[in-house]
Amino acid sequence: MTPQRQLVLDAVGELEHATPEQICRRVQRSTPSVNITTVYRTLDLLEDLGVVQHTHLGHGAPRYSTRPQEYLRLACHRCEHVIEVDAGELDGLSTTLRAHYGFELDPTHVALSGLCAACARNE
Amino acid sequence: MTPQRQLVLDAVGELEHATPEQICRRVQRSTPSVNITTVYRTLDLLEDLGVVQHTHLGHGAPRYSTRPQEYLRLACHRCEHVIEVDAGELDGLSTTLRAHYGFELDPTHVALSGLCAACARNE
DNA sequence: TTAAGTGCAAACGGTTTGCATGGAT
DNA sequence: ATCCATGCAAACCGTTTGCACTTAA
Repeated sequence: MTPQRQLVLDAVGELEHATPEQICRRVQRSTPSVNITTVYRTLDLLEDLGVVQHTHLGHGAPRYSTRPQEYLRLACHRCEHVIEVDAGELDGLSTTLRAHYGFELDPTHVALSGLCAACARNE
Repeated sequence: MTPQRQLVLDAVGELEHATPEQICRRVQRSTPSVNITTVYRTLDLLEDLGVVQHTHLGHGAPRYSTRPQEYLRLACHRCEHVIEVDAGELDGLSTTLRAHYGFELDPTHVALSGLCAACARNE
């Protein structure tokens, strides 16, 4: 664990759901010399170690967070709003997909896309 | 409908699940002068018209296809393999998310992520 | 004669690479 | 003496923008 790696890990935990760019800016507040390349490399490393994870919200950069929380993300593709819900909502689907296709669903890696309540009303 | 637009639409239908780059190369086989900028602009237009749609498979460029088929995509994040299954698999989840969060799920816009049967076995 | 569609080049956001330096073991 | 982590610059992929040119209403 180098100082840079600790700083990146701390930033991921403090920000939650931040992009690599945001994480880098946070780290640079205390240590401006840290390069974004190191942030990318460290995020990959921490993810291999299983202490952080990333989620894709459709477009744009992935979001990194510390592992323990297992949320399902619902991303509105109109207003970009993200709702986090209990990953247990997917239990039924998980079981079905495993039974029918042998597919092991990872609820955290990709957000589900759709319209949030507010945007759905204005359709 | 300009000639370029017809060519792009044809290419989307012939290729199915192709990236903008692949669509562009296909169009250029018959009409090399067509620029990739035009492909992007045309894909946006055709999507607004509802005749094509795109799906995000986690990483990389989005995939475009002609609209009628309403498939749910299951993307393996280990081997990149994509399984297409009946979007009806999501009916239960759709209902739950609408009831609990007012969220209108769009099953086609983002692929679900996980491990395919083969990769799950080798975990 | 105006508006819309196109091609081209340049910029863009996000990410990865090559390479030389620097510290730890 | 070696190895790995870092910083920096440059390349990269996918996409968007500005602008001048053409074409069709």
